[in-house]
Amino acid sequence: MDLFRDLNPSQREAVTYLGGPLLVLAGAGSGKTRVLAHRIAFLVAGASVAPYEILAVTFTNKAAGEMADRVRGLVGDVASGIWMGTFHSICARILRIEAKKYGLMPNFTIYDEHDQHLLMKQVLKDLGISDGCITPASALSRISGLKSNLVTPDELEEYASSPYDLRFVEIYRAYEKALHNNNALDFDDLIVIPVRLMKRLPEVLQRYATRFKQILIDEYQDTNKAQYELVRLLSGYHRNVCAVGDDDQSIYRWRGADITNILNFENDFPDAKVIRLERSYRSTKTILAASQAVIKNNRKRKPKELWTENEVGNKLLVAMVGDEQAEGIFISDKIEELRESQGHAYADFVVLYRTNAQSRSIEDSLRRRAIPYVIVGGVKFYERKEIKDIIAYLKVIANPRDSVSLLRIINVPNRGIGDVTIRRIKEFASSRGLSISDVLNSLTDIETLTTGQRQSLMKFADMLAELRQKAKASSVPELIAFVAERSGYLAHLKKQGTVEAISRLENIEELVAGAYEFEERSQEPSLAKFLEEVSLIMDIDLWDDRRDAVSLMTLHNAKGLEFPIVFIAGAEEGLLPHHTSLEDEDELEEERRLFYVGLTRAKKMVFITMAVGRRTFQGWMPQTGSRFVAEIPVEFIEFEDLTQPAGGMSDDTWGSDMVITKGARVKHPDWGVGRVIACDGYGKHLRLLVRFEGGITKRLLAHYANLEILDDADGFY
DNA sequence: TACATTGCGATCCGT
DNA sequence: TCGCAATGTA
Repeated sequence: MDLFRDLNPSQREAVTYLGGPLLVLAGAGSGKTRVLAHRIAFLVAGASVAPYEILAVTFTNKAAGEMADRVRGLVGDVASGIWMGTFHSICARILRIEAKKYGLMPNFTIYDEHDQHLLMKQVLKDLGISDGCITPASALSRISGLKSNLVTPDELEEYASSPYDLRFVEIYRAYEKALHNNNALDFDDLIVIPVRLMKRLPEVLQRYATRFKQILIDEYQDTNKAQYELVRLLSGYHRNVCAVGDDDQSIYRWRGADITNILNFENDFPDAKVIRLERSYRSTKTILAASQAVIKNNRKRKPKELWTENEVGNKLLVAMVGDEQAEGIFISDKIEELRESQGHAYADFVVLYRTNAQSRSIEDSLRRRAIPYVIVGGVKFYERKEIKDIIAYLKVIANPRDSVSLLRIINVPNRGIGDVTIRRIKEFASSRGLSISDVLNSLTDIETLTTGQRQSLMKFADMLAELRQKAKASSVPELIAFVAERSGYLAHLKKQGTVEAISRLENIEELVAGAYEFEERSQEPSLAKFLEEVSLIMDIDLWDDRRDAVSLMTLHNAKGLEFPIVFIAGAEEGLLPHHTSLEDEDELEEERRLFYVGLTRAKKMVFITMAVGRRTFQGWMPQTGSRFVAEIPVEFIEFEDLTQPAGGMSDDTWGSDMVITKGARVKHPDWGVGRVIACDGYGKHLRLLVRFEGGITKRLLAHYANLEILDDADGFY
């Protein structure tokens, strides 16, 4: 078997070790994905482990798909039997099987953040809390923190030390009860409930713990307490757990990830074997050295020495720019320049940033240059109003007790069921301890309703019954199309006829198309499974990496990826590190890890931009360079100050209304004759990208560079 | 009860 | 800048 040919000795050891708990400390670019894929292949083909006895946890759904492909490539089609996916998708799978033991129907709904918010608002309202001290968001954030640490309301009550805490216990309890009444779960529950079930019911624990002879977990540094506990429980019987991770790349502390899970692995599993992968195959020597110099400033880390046999490569270019627009222009210039001079494809580039809001100015300049790009995150498909509406119909069809979704669509499109009507049925339902759905089936009992209100509700209830009937006999895509039609949603949009409405119609069509694709791909194309997939989908899962386009994403989304050329935008104090992290040493270290993750995505080149100021929603903010950039030794950096004019001529030599267009031929005293590849800005800010005949490409501020225009059909000045 | 308007508040990262 | 919540109007 050729399984080991391409592996170095440490990798090979990690792939073949069968002596119990194994921790693989895998530095950036050290080939951990390959190790995981080969290990799975080895277990199946070389260690007689059946595919269904393997559990492989990946960080994204996309990574699970790619892992399956790689395994398939190594040992053929056995991957489909392996339980492979994110913690959330694997737990959802377990819960579908075990839901009843927890008092849940298997058709439970998964509430996303928005649904949670609506539910919590109702909870706070019911408890009579409206003082503004506790907002739905703050309550949910605290509850999420508690859940990821497996703290129940009862446990919290034991330790509650203030009246405030006690009141919070009530909120937590009421929220849990509300979820239960809706036969719904939040994201944290997906992990927490299986853990509780396994702790409470030995037969459940035994079923899974004996089944999974081999457990593999990727990105172990970003597991939280609940996930850790799940791993501990599941691996308790066979004790074969292989955790792969890098403490330097732990970037989800804010979401409850506990870096001590990896730092203490050897305490938790005293007989654990530890293998270090310290040879990097990804980055140049320069990039690797620069990133190591930065991360060494973190105190809470396992010491490690990464090395590489790769070439030395270019220095990192740090560019100081005037503002976010100049930053975008610099990035687009560089991309065109490198494409032109080195034949790079668009797909070789990624632009990374700390916050999604930063993408706008970069997108603007890419669009102006007609540079193709794909953006990860931002306005999400499944969060668009029309998609959420249709999905809400589906959720109500699948789970009648889901009142959050039901209330979302009860009057969308308008069908004469207004606030007053809704309030009356809510009151009736809560006074009798019924769900809204129950009440819809006994409308004649509600005496407070007017005849008109009752009629509207009856029509709605009839429609729901019809949709449920249809659901029994149709595939998911057929059902979606039927829902959109029968609910009046399509007619409602068509009537509007606006550009926006048309785009919404197109999105609904795309949803149907997506459902057809789901149907072909899925082994179990049920409505419940579809809703589960839609609920657990991640931005990065939707990333289309086959298009020749520049990628734009947050540093968080870049985890696990690599690109020949990486831009890190907005390397400024307050942005990276983010201002919310400046007070706390641990959070600052996490920001440093984030910067480290950004640097180590690069194979060939890194460009870092810092703006001297930015326009935010508050107005103009002067910015200073990131401390993390200052931590890179100067010998690895080339610095370029683009806030200063290129020098040459005084203001009045050239008019400020000069225009030069793409394709123009120009002459420069130093570099000779060249052609304009791209231009941006206007007047004094007109910037040119000029490729000179000597092969040099330069970025110039046209107004200041001593240029002579030789030939420009459209240009004038 | 439905729809338009205004105004405000929030914004880090995301299952 | 945007989305949502409260307010106003038909």
